[in-house]
Amino acid sequence: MGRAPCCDKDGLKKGPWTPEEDLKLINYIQTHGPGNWRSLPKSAGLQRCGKSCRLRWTNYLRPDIKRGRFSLEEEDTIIQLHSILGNKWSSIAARLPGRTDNEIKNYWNTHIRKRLLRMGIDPVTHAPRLDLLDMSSILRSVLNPSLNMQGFLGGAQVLMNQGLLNLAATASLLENQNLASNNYVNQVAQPLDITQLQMPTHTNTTSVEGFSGTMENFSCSNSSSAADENLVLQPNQVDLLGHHVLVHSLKNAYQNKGYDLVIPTPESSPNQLNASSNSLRSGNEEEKNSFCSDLFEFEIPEGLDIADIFCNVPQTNY
DNA sequence: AAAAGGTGCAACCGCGGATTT
DNA sequence: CAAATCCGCGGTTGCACCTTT
Repeated sequence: MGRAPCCDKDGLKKGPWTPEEDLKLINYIQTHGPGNWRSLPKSAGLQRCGKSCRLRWTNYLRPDIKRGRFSLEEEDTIIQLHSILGNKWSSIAARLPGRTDNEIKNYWNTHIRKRLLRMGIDPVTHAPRLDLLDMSSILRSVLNPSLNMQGFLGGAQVLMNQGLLNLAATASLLENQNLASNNYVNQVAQPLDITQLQMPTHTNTTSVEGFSGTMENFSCSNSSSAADENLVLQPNQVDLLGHHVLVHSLKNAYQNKGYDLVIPTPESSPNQLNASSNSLRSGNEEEKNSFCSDLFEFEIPEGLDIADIFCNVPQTNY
Protein backbone atom coordinates (compact mmCIF):
# COMPACT_ATOMS: atom_id res chain seq x y z
CA MET A 1 0.00 0.00 0.00
CA GLY A 2 1.43 3.35 -1.07
CA ARG A 3 0.57 6.87 -0.22
CA ALA A 4 -2.85 8.37 -0.36
CA PRO A 5 -3.75 10.20 -3.56
CA CYS A 6 -2.35 13.70 -3.91
CA CYS A 7 -5.66 15.40 -4.31
CA ASP A 8 -9.10 14.92 -5.62
CA LYS A 9 -8.98 16.12 -9.20
CA ASP A 10 -12.66 16.99 -9.26
CA GLY A 11 -13.81 20.43 -8.26
CA LEU A 12 -10.37 22.00 -8.30
CA LYS A 13 -9.89 25.35 -9.91
CA LYS A 14 -7.47 25.83 -12.79
CA GLY A 15 -6.23 28.81 -14.72
CA PRO A 16 -4.99 32.19 -13.58
CA TRP A 17 -4.74 32.88 -9.89
CA THR A 18 -6.81 35.63 -8.32
CA PRO A 19 -5.38 38.14 -5.81
CA GLU A 20 -7.52 36.52 -3.12
CA GLU A 21 -6.01 33.11 -3.81
CA ASP A 22 -2.52 34.58 -3.81
CA LEU A 23 -3.21 36.19 -0.45
CA LYS A 24 -4.45 32.94 1.03
CA LEU A 25 -1.39 31.09 -0.18
CA ILE A 26 1.02 33.78 1.04
CA ASN A 27 -0.61 33.99 4.44
CA TYR A 28 -0.58 30.25 4.88
CA ILE A 29 3.07 29.83 3.87
CA GLN A 30 4.15 32.78 6.02
CA THR A 31 2.62 30.98 8.97
CA HIS A 32 3.45 27.36 8.22
CA GLY A 33 6.25 27.59 5.70
CA PRO A 34 6.37 26.04 2.24
CA GLY A 35 6.19 22.32 1.65
CA ASN A 36 3.65 19.59 2.27
CA TRP A 37 1.94 20.69 -0.89
CA ARG A 38 -0.50 17.84 -0.81
CA SER A 39 -2.34 19.03 2.25
CA LEU A 40 -1.62 22.73 1.82
CA PRO A 41 -4.57 23.70 -0.40
CA LYS A 42 -7.13 22.27 1.98
CA SER A 43 -5.46 23.79 5.01
CA ALA A 44 -5.15 27.15 3.29
CA GLY A 45 -8.73 27.09 2.06
CA LEU A 46 -7.79 26.91 -1.61
CA GLN A 47 -9.63 24.99 -4.30
CA ARG A 48 -6.37 24.22 -6.03
CA CYS A 49 -4.18 21.21 -6.57
CA GLY A 50 -1.07 21.16 -4.41
CA LYS A 51 0.99 21.08 -7.53
CA SER A 52 -0.60 24.30 -8.72
CA CYS A 53 0.08 25.92 -5.35
CA ARG A 54 3.73 24.91 -5.41
CA LEU A 55 4.10 26.28 -8.92
CA ARG A 56 2.43 29.56 -8.03
CA TRP A 57 4.62 29.97 -4.97
CA THR A 58 7.94 28.99 -6.50
CA ASN A 59 7.46 30.87 -9.75
CA TYR A 60 5.60 33.97 -8.66
CA LEU A 61 4.86 34.58 -4.99
CA ARG A 62 8.15 33.73 -3.36
CA PRO A 63 9.49 36.89 -1.68
CA ASP A 64 13.03 36.46 -2.96
CA ILE A 65 12.02 36.46 -6.60
CA LYS A 66 13.61 39.19 -8.66
CA ARG A 67 11.07 40.63 -11.08
CA GLY A 68 11.70 42.69 -14.15
CA ARG A 69 13.98 42.51 -17.12
CA PHE A 70 17.07 40.37 -17.14
CA SER A 71 20.28 42.33 -16.84
CA LEU A 72 23.00 41.96 -19.43
CA GLU A 73 25.10 40.09 -16.90
CA GLU A 74 22.26 37.66 -16.22
CA GLU A 75 21.69 37.15 -19.92
CA ASP A 76 25.36 36.45 -20.47
CA THR A 77 25.40 33.99 -17.59
CA ILE A 78 22.37 32.18 -18.98
CA ILE A 79 24.00 31.78 -22.37
CA GLN A 80 27.23 30.48 -20.91
CA LEU A 81 25.49 28.11 -18.53
CA HIS A 82 23.19 26.87 -21.27
CA SER A 83 26.20 26.06 -23.42
CA ILE A 84 27.37 23.79 -20.63
CA LEU A 85 24.18 22.50 -19.07
CA GLY A 86 21.75 22.55 -21.96
CA ASN A 87 18.06 22.84 -21.06
CA LYS A 88 18.71 22.22 -17.37
CA TRP A 89 16.71 25.26 -16.40
CA SER A 90 16.62 24.45 -12.73
CA SER A 91 20.40 24.12 -12.62
CA ILE A 92 20.77 27.41 -14.45
CA ALA A 93 18.27 29.05 -12.13
CA ALA A 94 20.23 27.83 -9.12
CA ARG A 95 23.11 30.00 -10.29
CA LEU A 96 20.95 33.05 -10.85
CA PRO A 97 19.67 34.29 -7.50
CA GLY A 98 16.08 35.44 -7.61
CA ARG A 99 15.29 33.92 -10.98
CA THR A 100 13.09 30.87 -11.49
CA ASP A 101 13.63 28.06 -13.92
CA ASN A 102 10.34 28.91 -15.59
CA GLU A 103 11.34 32.53 -16.05
CA ILE A 104 14.72 31.62 -17.48
CA LYS A 105 13.16 29.06 -19.77
CA ASN A 106 10.66 31.58 -21.06
CA TYR A 107 13.33 34.19 -21.53
CA TRP A 108 15.51 31.77 -23.41
CA ASN A 109 12.73 30.69 -25.74
CA THR A 110 11.38 34.16 -26.41
CA HIS A 111 14.54 36.24 -26.54
CA ILE A 112 17.91 34.54 -26.47
CA ARG A 113 17.09 31.60 -28.69
CA LYS A 114 15.73 33.83 -31.43
CA ARG A 115 18.68 36.15 -31.21
CA LEU A 116 21.13 33.29 -31.51
CA LEU A 117 19.28 32.03 -34.56
CA ARG A 118 19.39 35.47 -36.13
CA MET A 119 23.11 35.54 -35.45
CA GLY A 120 23.53 32.23 -37.21
CA ILE A 121 24.34 30.37 -34.02
CA ASP A 122 22.70 27.06 -33.27
CA PRO A 123 20.95 27.58 -29.90
CA VAL A 124 21.29 23.90 -29.07
CA THR A 125 24.98 23.36 -29.78
CA HIS A 126 26.05 27.01 -29.53
CA ALA A 127 28.12 26.44 -32.63
CA PRO A 128 27.92 28.81 -35.57
CA ARG A 129 25.69 27.59 -38.37
CA LEU A 130 28.23 28.19 -41.08
CA ASP A 131 25.95 26.60 -43.63
CA LEU A 132 23.53 29.48 -43.12
CA LEU A 133 25.98 32.29 -42.57
CA ASP A 134 26.52 34.87 -45.22
CA MET A 135 30.14 35.50 -44.42
CA SER A 136 30.49 38.28 -46.94
CA SER A 137 27.87 40.32 -45.10
CA ILE A 138 29.57 39.64 -41.81
CA LEU A 139 32.86 40.75 -43.20
CA ARG A 140 31.29 43.85 -44.67
CA SER A 141 29.86 44.70 -41.28
CA VAL A 142 33.30 44.32 -39.79
CA LEU A 143 34.80 46.48 -42.46
CA ASN A 144 32.21 49.18 -42.14
CA PRO A 145 31.16 50.19 -38.61
CA SER A 146 28.03 51.86 -39.96
CA LEU A 147 26.88 48.46 -41.17
CA ASN A 148 27.92 46.71 -38.02
CA MET A 149 25.84 43.76 -37.00
CA GLN A 150 23.37 44.23 -34.24
CA GLY A 151 25.41 43.61 -31.15
CA PHE A 152 25.07 40.27 -29.57
CA LEU A 153 24.08 40.30 -25.90
CA GLY A 154 22.16 43.52 -25.87
CA GLY A 155 24.44 45.46 -28.08
CA ALA A 156 27.56 44.93 -26.08
CA GLN A 157 30.52 44.28 -28.28
CA VAL A 158 33.74 42.62 -27.41
CA LEU A 159 37.02 43.87 -28.66
CA MET A 160 38.82 41.01 -30.32
CA ASN A 161 42.34 40.72 -31.47
CA GLN A 162 42.69 41.48 -35.13
CA GLY A 163 44.68 38.36 -35.82
CA LEU A 164 42.01 36.16 -34.32
CA LEU A 165 39.30 37.93 -36.23
CA ASN A 166 41.20 37.45 -39.43
CA LEU A 167 41.67 33.80 -38.63
CA ALA A 168 37.97 33.35 -38.01
CA ALA A 169 37.01 35.09 -41.19
CA THR A 170 39.56 33.21 -43.20
CA ALA A 171 38.63 29.83 -41.81
CA SER A 172 34.96 30.47 -42.42
CA LEU A 173 35.59 31.63 -45.94
CA LEU A 174 37.49 28.46 -46.59
CA GLU A 175 34.75 26.30 -45.14
CA ASN A 176 32.00 27.99 -47.05
CA GLN A 177 33.53 28.70 -50.36
CA ASN A 178 36.14 25.96 -50.82
CA LEU A 179 38.83 28.24 -52.09
CA ALA A 180 41.35 26.46 -54.25
CA SER A 181 44.23 25.55 -52.01
CA ASN A 182 47.00 26.71 -54.25
CA ASN A 183 45.38 30.03 -54.95
CA TYR A 184 44.81 30.53 -51.27
CA VAL A 185 48.38 29.70 -50.38
CA ASN A 186 49.67 32.31 -52.79
CA GLN A 187 47.40 34.98 -51.37
CA VAL A 188 47.21 34.35 -47.68
CA ALA A 189 49.49 31.64 -46.40
CA GLN A 190 52.42 33.86 -45.59
CA PRO A 191 50.53 36.47 -43.56
CA LEU A 192 48.72 33.73 -41.67
CA ASP A 193 51.88 32.12 -40.35
CA ILE A 194 50.94 31.37 -36.79
CA THR A 195 54.14 32.90 -35.49
CA GLN A 196 53.10 36.23 -36.97
CA LEU A 197 49.89 36.57 -35.02
CA GLN A 198 49.66 39.10 -32.25
CA MET A 199 47.84 38.68 -29.01
CA PRO A 200 46.57 41.62 -26.98
CA THR A 201 49.43 43.27 -25.18
CA HIS A 202 47.28 44.43 -22.29
CA THR A 203 46.54 40.95 -20.99
CA ASN A 204 48.53 39.35 -18.24
CA THR A 205 48.74 35.95 -19.85
CA THR A 206 49.28 34.68 -23.33
CA SER A 207 45.80 33.50 -24.15
CA VAL A 208 46.58 31.39 -27.16
CA GLU A 209 49.72 29.44 -26.69
CA GLY A 210 52.03 29.73 -29.65
CA PHE A 211 50.65 33.04 -30.82
CA SER A 212 53.21 35.80 -30.75
CA GLY A 213 54.77 38.51 -32.83
CA THR A 214 52.89 40.91 -35.01
CA MET A 215 50.52 40.62 -37.87
CA GLU A 216 49.78 43.03 -40.63
CA ASN A 217 46.49 43.36 -42.36
CA PHE A 218 46.19 40.82 -45.07
CA SER A 219 44.37 40.52 -48.34
CA CYS A 220 42.06 37.69 -49.17
CA SER A 221 41.24 37.03 -52.75
CA ASN A 222 37.83 35.55 -53.26
CA SER A 223 37.67 34.10 -56.74
CA SER A 224 34.04 33.10 -56.46
CA SER A 225 32.56 36.53 -55.94
CA ALA A 226 33.61 39.68 -57.64
CA ALA A 227 31.93 41.80 -55.01
CA ASP A 228 34.01 40.33 -52.21
CA GLU A 229 37.36 40.15 -53.88
CA ASN A 230 40.47 41.60 -52.32
CA LEU A 231 39.03 42.11 -48.90
CA VAL A 232 41.40 43.92 -46.62
CA LEU A 233 40.52 43.45 -43.01
CA GLN A 234 41.01 46.38 -40.69
CA PRO A 235 41.24 46.50 -36.93
CA ASN A 236 37.72 46.65 -35.69
CA GLN A 237 35.22 45.30 -33.23
CA VAL A 238 33.46 42.02 -33.40
CA ASP A 239 30.86 40.63 -31.06
CA LEU A 240 30.58 37.22 -29.57
CA LEU A 241 29.67 35.73 -32.90
CA GLY A 242 33.30 36.13 -33.78
CA HIS A 243 34.20 33.93 -30.89
CA HIS A 244 31.84 31.19 -32.02
CA VAL A 245 33.02 31.38 -35.59
CA LEU A 246 36.65 31.35 -34.59
CA VAL A 247 36.46 28.48 -32.15
CA HIS A 248 34.31 26.38 -34.42
CA SER A 249 36.44 27.04 -37.47
CA LEU A 250 39.73 26.46 -35.72
CA LYS A 251 38.41 23.31 -34.13
CA ASN A 252 37.33 21.95 -37.48
CA ALA A 253 40.56 22.92 -39.11
CA TYR A 254 42.66 21.28 -36.42
CA GLN A 255 40.54 18.17 -36.31
CA ASN A 256 40.81 17.83 -40.05
CA LYS A 257 44.54 17.68 -39.51
CA GLY A 258 44.15 15.05 -36.81
CA TYR A 259 44.93 17.38 -33.90
CA ASP A 260 42.85 17.52 -30.80
CA LEU A 261 42.06 21.13 -30.00
CA VAL A 262 41.27 21.45 -26.31
CA ILE A 263 38.95 24.32 -25.51
CA PRO A 264 38.31 24.60 -21.78
CA THR A 265 34.72 25.09 -20.78
CA PRO A 266 33.55 27.28 -17.92
CA GLU A 267 32.62 24.03 -16.18
CA SER A 268 36.25 23.07 -16.07
CA SER A 269 37.22 26.50 -14.83
CA PRO A 270 34.27 28.04 -13.03
CA ASN A 271 36.25 30.97 -11.72
CA GLN A 272 37.00 31.98 -15.22
CA LEU A 273 33.35 31.77 -16.12
CA ASN A 274 32.29 33.95 -13.26
CA ALA A 275 35.00 36.45 -13.83
CA SER A 276 34.25 36.75 -17.48
CA SER A 277 30.52 37.07 -17.12
CA ASN A 278 30.88 39.72 -14.49
CA SER A 279 33.38 41.78 -16.31
CA LEU A 280 31.90 41.71 -19.75
CA ARG A 281 29.81 44.82 -19.46
CA SER A 282 30.28 46.25 -16.06
CA GLY A 283 34.03 46.50 -16.17
CA ASN A 284 36.34 48.97 -17.77
CA GLU A 285 37.97 48.54 -21.13
CA GLU A 286 40.83 46.53 -19.72
CA GLU A 287 38.45 44.12 -18.05
CA LYS A 288 36.47 43.72 -21.24
CA ASN A 289 39.58 42.90 -23.17
CA SER A 290 40.65 40.45 -20.54
CA PHE A 291 37.32 38.76 -20.84
CA CYS A 292 37.81 38.55 -24.53
CA SER A 293 41.25 37.09 -24.22
CA ASP A 294 39.97 34.51 -21.76
CA LEU A 295 37.61 33.26 -24.41
CA PHE A 296 40.53 32.18 -26.50
CA GLU A 297 42.50 30.42 -23.86
CA PHE A 298 42.92 27.09 -25.54
CA GLU A 299 45.89 25.01 -26.49
CA ILE A 300 47.45 24.80 -29.93
CA PRO A 301 49.99 22.06 -30.51
CA GLU A 302 53.54 23.22 -30.84
CA GLY A 303 55.08 23.32 -34.25
CA LEU A 304 51.80 23.54 -36.04
CA ASP A 305 51.67 25.99 -38.90
CA ILE A 306 48.16 27.26 -39.34
CA ALA A 307 48.84 27.95 -42.99
CA ASP A 308 49.50 24.27 -43.40
CA ILE A 309 46.08 23.50 -41.98
CA PHE A 310 44.20 25.94 -44.11
CA CYS A 311 45.98 24.88 -47.25
CA ASN A 312 44.50 21.42 -46.90
CA VAL A 313 40.92 22.09 -46.00
CA PRO A 314 38.93 19.19 -47.42
CA GLN A 315 36.30 19.85 -50.04
CA THR A 316 32.82 20.05 -48.65
CA ASN A 317 29.60 19.56 -50.53
CA TYR A 318 26.71 21.76 -49.48
C1' DA B 1 -10.23 52.49 -36.02
C1' DA B 2 -10.33 47.72 -36.62
C1' DA B 3 -8.64 43.28 -37.91
C1' DA B 4 -4.81 40.17 -38.24
C1' DG B 5 -0.70 38.48 -36.83
C1' DG B 6 3.09 38.30 -33.52
C1' DT B 7 5.02 38.17 -28.89
C1' DG B 8 5.63 37.25 -24.02
C1' DC B 9 4.61 34.87 -20.05
C1' DA B 10 1.87 32.45 -16.48
C1' DA B 11 0.16 28.14 -15.90
C1' DC B 12 -0.71 23.39 -17.13
C1' DC B 13 0.72 18.67 -18.57
C1' DG B 14 3.19 14.56 -18.45
C1' DC B 15 7.20 12.18 -17.29
C1' DG B 16 10.73 10.10 -14.28
C1' DG B 17 13.31 9.71 -10.06
C1' DA B 18 12.62 9.82 -5.07
C1' DT B 19 10.02 8.69 -1.21
C1' DT B 20 6.74 6.50 1.64
C1' DT B 21 3.87 2.77 3.13
C1' DC C 1 10.29 -5.58 -2.50
C1' DA C 2 6.43 -3.68 -4.82
C1' DA C 3 2.99 -0.42 -5.28
C1' DA C 4 1.40 4.09 -5.04
C1' DT C 5 2.20 8.76 -4.65
C1' DC C 6 5.11 12.94 -4.16
C1' DC C 7 8.01 16.19 -6.09
C1' DG C 8 10.49 18.62 -9.39
C1' DC C 9 11.61 19.20 -14.01
C1' DG C 10 11.25 20.35 -19.02
C1' DG C 11 7.98 20.94 -22.71
C1' DT C 12 3.84 22.93 -24.23
C1' DT C 13 -0.32 25.67 -24.32
C1' DG C 14 -3.55 29.46 -23.98
C1' DC C 15 -4.44 34.03 -23.50
C1' DA C 16 -3.61 38.92 -22.89
C1' DC C 17 -1.15 42.47 -24.80
C1' DC C 18 1.39 44.69 -28.52
C1' DT C 19 2.50 45.76 -33.29
C1' DT C 20 1.56 45.97 -38.01
C1' DT C 21 -1.35 46.54 -41.95
